[in-house]
Amino acid sequence: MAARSAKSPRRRAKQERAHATLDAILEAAARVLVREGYAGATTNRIAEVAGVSVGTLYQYFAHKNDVFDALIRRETLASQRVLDAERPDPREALGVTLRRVFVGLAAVQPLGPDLYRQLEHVPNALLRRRVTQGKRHVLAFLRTLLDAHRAELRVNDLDLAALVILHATEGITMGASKELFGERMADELTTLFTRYLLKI
Amino acid sequence: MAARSAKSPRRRAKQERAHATLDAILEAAARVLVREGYAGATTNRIAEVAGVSVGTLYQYFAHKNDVFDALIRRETLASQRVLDAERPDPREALGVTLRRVFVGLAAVQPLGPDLYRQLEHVPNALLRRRVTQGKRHVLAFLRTLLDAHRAELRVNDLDLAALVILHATEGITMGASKELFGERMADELTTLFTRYLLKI
DNA sequence: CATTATTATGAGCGATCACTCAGATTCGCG
DNA sequence: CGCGAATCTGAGTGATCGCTCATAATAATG
Repeated sequence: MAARSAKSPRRRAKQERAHATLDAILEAAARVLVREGYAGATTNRIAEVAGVSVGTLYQYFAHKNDVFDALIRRETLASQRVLDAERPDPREALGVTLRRVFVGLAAVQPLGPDLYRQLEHVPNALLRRRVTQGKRHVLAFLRTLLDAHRAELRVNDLDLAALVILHATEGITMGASKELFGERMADELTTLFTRYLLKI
Repeated sequence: MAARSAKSPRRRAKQERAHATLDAILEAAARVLVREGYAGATTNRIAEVAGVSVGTLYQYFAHKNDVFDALIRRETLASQRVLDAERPDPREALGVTLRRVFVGLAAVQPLGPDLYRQLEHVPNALLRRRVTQGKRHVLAFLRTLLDAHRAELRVNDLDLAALVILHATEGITMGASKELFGERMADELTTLFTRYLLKI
């Protein structure tokens, strides 16, 4: 029974009360992280904001960073569900698919780039791997989508194009979230990438 | 004589020896930051790597983060010099100018995105402002460049376009630095943005 | 109600880290 | 040399933070 991530949830919630507590802790962790940064996100502070004691926090998480690991898992799982719901269809215009994905991804991240930016500051190899896996998932989706439209593309190296789209999107959503968001964000990203990708 | 950043260098180097020490500290800070992350970049560790004692470090910097402030200043000044050397010329193709800027900026950042990524993890309002100022400088340059080529552009909102270019570049250089760098990086960025910007 | 399982508490321990200071070392210069 | 100024040293101090554990409160069971 090889101990994979053996002790992550020390205690598994069996009662209603426990589930509420766990949610409160995760909610508090996200809020504290966004408002006070990683440096301010101490275990005692998170517990305080969650309205519980530190001891309670440590009944559900073995280490401080396990809390943030759970947050990352939550975020990436939501994003993966959006991508998995998409079935690349060559008959739908590439721009339409892309735009829908952008809107969908933005919708499942309530705290948006603010939380994500802070999560990137969490020092932990496990966390970094989870982020990397999330990116590989997006990359695979993009690669499939581009393949479905190969004939219409003016780019040659589809892997390179997927890489460019992924990271350009990340940079723009992270950096320009104050000036650009929602539908306009999706529009501009779609414009940028369709011009980059499509012939004519 | 309002105290602006009054006490930053506690001691100003007057001897050759002191300049060497200061350089060693900054060099060590950059190396430690890149190799061990912000969490591992303790003052004692930086001093150790620099080959001096902690006390020496605190003769040149009032606070730990002043060290990183100096690093950011160094990086942004180098970038600003590259941009200031450019005089947007409407007769030179937009793509050519852009590409030269990309190459120039990459050249003045020896440690590249690795250092920059870690510097973003330094928690300090002053530092964030310095980064913001650097971005505003880039934004202003891009805006001027786009203005010089206004007639050839298919985008309407030049401020928005500058924003997109800045952050897309940031995302790609930060995220794809393992797979894409140097000339190929500059080529792909140029392709992406000329297709985005130019008519035909 | 009694008994056991589950969940919650929070003072405090140990470790780490930013930063200090009293003194040693080295340099500039007559 | 000699002497003052500049530079360097590093053990130590106070504060903070991750995390524990003995104990208490609450829920489920019969």
